[in-house]
Amino acid sequence: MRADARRNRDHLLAVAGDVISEQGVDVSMRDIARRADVGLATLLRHFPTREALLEALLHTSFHELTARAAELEASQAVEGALVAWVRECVAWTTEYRGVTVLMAAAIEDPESALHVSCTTLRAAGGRLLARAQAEGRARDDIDGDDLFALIAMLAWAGDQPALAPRADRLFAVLADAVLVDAGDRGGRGAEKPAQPSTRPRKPRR
Amino acid sequence: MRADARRNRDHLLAVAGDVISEQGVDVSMRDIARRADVGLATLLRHFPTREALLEALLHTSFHELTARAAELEASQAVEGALVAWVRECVAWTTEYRGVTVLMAAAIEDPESALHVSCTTLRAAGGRLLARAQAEGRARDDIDGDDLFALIAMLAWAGDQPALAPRADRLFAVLADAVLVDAGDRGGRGAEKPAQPSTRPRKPRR
DNA sequence: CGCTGATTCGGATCAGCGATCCATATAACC
DNA sequence: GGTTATATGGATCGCTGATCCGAATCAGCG
Repeated sequence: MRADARRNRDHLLAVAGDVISEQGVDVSMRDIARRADVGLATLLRHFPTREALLEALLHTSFHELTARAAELEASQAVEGALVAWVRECVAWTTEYRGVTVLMAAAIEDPESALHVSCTTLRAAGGRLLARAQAEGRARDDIDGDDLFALIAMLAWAGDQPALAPRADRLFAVLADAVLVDAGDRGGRGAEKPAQPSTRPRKPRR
Repeated sequence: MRADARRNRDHLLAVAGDVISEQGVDVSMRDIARRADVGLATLLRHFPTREALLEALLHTSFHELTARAAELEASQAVEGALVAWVRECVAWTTEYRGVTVLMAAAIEDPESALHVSCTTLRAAGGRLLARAQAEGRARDDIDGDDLFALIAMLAWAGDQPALAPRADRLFAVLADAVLVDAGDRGGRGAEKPAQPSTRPRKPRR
């Protein structure tokens, strides 16, 4: 890559980071280009789609989140690690208003520039969830995809001005739904039951 | 209103209903006008905003849903009524792809044409929830606003192609989170406990 | 250093969006 | 049938992202 192109690319990323974190990911590409004193065509050549721009902008954040999952896995109780990681994921999305919709669209679209980052993130969460399930701390009838969906739902709610004030409570409600109380059902088999699967709660429908 | 105007208005509503249910609420206003063989300005005069068009199109559905809440309240167990009504709300939104975002924006925006419909719906849900809480069947630390948010989150997930396949399971997870097991904690006080409030689950945080 | 060829840039343009203007057409009333 | 208030829709505006292509810039070689 030519030196001036590299310079433009880096500059564009820096400016895009500023503009997007203050205006949200739906900001017009023209605005970003203007703020970077660059033609719209230049921005679009470096990053042909909004997803491509976000991927370049956020992929270190994505890596940090997946690394954080491994870190929590090593240092925390299974339940605490899962809850803490989900909380960090949700908190992270609030820095980039609107990114949730793009991620939800990218997770099943191999063409999207955000696809691999999203699937990696989902896998990291799936590992934390599986570990909690193995110890009977999380309900067994959900998987990493469901966890990703729950995170996306919380993140989306945090993006909606009318719903955001309740984000903490919604988080608590969903956490209660996913986690299995350690001392549930009195003390009967306080240790991990032989058959922790198919959580015997109300078998709704 | 002049007769030709009334005719155009009705025709526009009929066409908009078709187009929106097959293309989603984000369809271009021009497309709707074209399908109705009408100028764009005519459509926009009858319905100055997309919200206004949707309000006219959906307000009978809104009334049906609030009426349905009263109906279920009279005919069902508190818990079943709440769950059934939420399920109907979520199912209804799937008929109009994308309507959830507009509703989430309208619930706290008195200027929106959808505002009163949304708040009415929220109130209906709040009544069902309060009744379930009074009998100790739903957790006490949420209110109608939270319920509306949970419905919106489920509806939004149903709108996302990648998340929609898991909508049923997500619904079950959230239902478990909101409802209090009738026979929870073995048989200790199978009848409604004297103090059903502040669900004594893990006091997270 | 200066030339040449490949690369990059960005103004111009296009199709699409919702919003608005206003000359024209039409319904309703006398 | 004439008059007037109302409704219509083509034209236009500013905005969006996508694309084209002449001009500017860089890099490497003589």
